Amino acid sequence: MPELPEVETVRRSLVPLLEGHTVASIWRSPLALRREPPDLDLLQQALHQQPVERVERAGKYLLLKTPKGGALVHLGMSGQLTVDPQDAALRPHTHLRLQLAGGGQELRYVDPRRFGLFRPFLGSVPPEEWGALGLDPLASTFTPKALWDAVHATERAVKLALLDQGVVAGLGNIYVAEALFLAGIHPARPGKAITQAQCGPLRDAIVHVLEQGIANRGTSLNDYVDAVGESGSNQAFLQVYGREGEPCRTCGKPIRMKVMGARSTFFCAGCQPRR
DNA sequence: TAAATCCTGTCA
DNA sequence: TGACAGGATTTA
Repeated sequence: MPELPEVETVRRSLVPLLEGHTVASIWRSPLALRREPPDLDLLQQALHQQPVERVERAGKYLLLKTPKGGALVHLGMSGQLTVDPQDAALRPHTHLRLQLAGGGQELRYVDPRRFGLFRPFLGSVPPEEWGALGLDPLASTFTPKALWDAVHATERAVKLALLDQGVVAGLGNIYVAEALFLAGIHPARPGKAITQAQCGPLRDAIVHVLEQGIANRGTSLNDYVDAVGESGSNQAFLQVYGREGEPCRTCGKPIRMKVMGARSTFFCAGCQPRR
C-alpha cells in the first residue's frame, strides 16, 4: 500500500531514469483505472516527444512534468511505476508503457487492482487533486499549531481525520497507526479532544515514522517496489501495524485490532489510553 | 458524517 | 469458496 514514504522512494528512484529523457512512444491498455482509461489523445499531446523535466510529489501523488503539461499519477493500492528494458517480459496488469528515446528503456505502470490514476494534463496547472491536499507533513509549515488547528476542528476519530488527505497529505493506514502509537494517542479519540499539548508529540511522531519509512525505502508488506523493482525494509520496524495479539515492544501487552471506518486499526491499549 | 463502491490476489 | 485487504470518490 503505497503511502508517502513509498511514493517518495518511487520518486527518488525515478528521477535519474526519467528526468531529461524524452517519451518516444506511448501504449495504453483500454482498461479503466480509477474511473476511466487514461485519455489517449491527451497522453499524446502532453507526453509524446516531450522530455520529462521534473518528477515531483505531493502527498501520495506524483507529477511528471513536461514542457506541454504532464501527468498526475497515484499508485492507489497496488500500483507500480517502474523503468524496465523495452524487451523485458510484460507483467500482467500492465496498463501503460512510455518508451524513452535512446537506451531501450520504458516507464511502465502496473496495477492489478486498478485503484490508481494516471491522468495526463496540458498546461502548467495540474489536475485539481494536486491542489486539494492538506498539510505537507515534511514541510516546515507542519507545526504543532497547524496540526492542532486541522485536527481539533473535527469530531471524527483522530485516526480518520489523519487519513483524510485534505487534513494531512500522505498518511495511510500503516503510518497513521505507527504515528498514533508513537505519540501515545488512542486512534478512536475524537479530533476535537486532542489537546494542543498532544500535538507536539503527534507532529514529531508523524514526521518520525514518515522519515524512517523513507530512510528504509518504504514498507513492503505485499507487492510494493520502487522504480527499479527493489523492495523496502520498513516492515521490520513496524510497532503495531499487522501485529494483533503480539506483545507490545514497549509495555508487553498484546496489540489490539479494531475496525474503524472499514479499516483495520492496530493499537496498544496500554501505551495508547483512551483518555 | 458514514457507508457503499471500485478491483484482484491471497488466504483460511 | 468466500472473506479480506483499503485509497479515494460517490452516494445516502
